[in-house]
Amino acid sequence: MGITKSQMFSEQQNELAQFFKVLGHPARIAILQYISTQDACICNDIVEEIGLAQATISQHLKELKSIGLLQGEVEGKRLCYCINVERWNVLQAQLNTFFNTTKSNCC
Amino acid sequence: MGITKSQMFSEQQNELAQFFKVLGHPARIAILQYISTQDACICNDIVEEIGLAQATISQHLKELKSIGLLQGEVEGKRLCYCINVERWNVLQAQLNTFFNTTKSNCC
DNA sequence: ATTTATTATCGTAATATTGCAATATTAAAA
DNA sequence: TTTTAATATTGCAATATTACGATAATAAAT
Repeated sequence: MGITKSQMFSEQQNELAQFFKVLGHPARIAILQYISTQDACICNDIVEEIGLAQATISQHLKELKSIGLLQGEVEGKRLCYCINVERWNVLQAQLNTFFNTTKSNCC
Repeated sequence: MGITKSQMFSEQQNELAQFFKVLGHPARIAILQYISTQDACICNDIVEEIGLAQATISQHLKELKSIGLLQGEVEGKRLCYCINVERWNVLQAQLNTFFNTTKSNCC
């Protein structure tokens, strides 16, 4: 039915899945990689770099913001989008915890 | 349009995104966590544990298999699904590489 | 050979996601 | 104040995902 039965799972499971899901699109991976190579990170640059429409990029940026990975600072009429390094590290740690506590083999 | 323009992105970006995408569902997180706690990992057990229909679980298992995270061994009329530890470690490493090479702040 | 148990696949309905054009919003510049 | 530039939001079409019932496939047990 396309609807995820999130009430069946723990908050931790839903949160982790949501985080993976946001990273689960090549445009969002590309956006993060591009931002990390730039001194100033402006949406319009990303539009040209990635090759998707401005509205589409704006949507992807919103999703990255929703899990706290990006922070935007107004810079005159422009917006400077940056990676939130603190949040970035927290997510990386969470993810490694998941990987380290789940890999035991049973066969 | 619901179609991802994967030809716009590098193979590495598409692969990484695909991997994140597969982990981006709480049922699949729950399946992996459950399997890792069991000595024998049988699909039917998972159905009862997770609470989704057998067909749905089977579909999720297929997706986890598609990125190599699960391996299934036939055991009589049952199937023993296990985490592929080697693949698990490779993915964890790939993912950490992404995190470590992308987090520079620009603001 | 038939039954039984386990898992996979098919078909389908409901919902979500992706992408874009058009439009709105915001603030600097003229 | 009007124009211009940058970004966000809205509305919509196309496609993908999620979920499940029904059914198929497979192999052990009877």
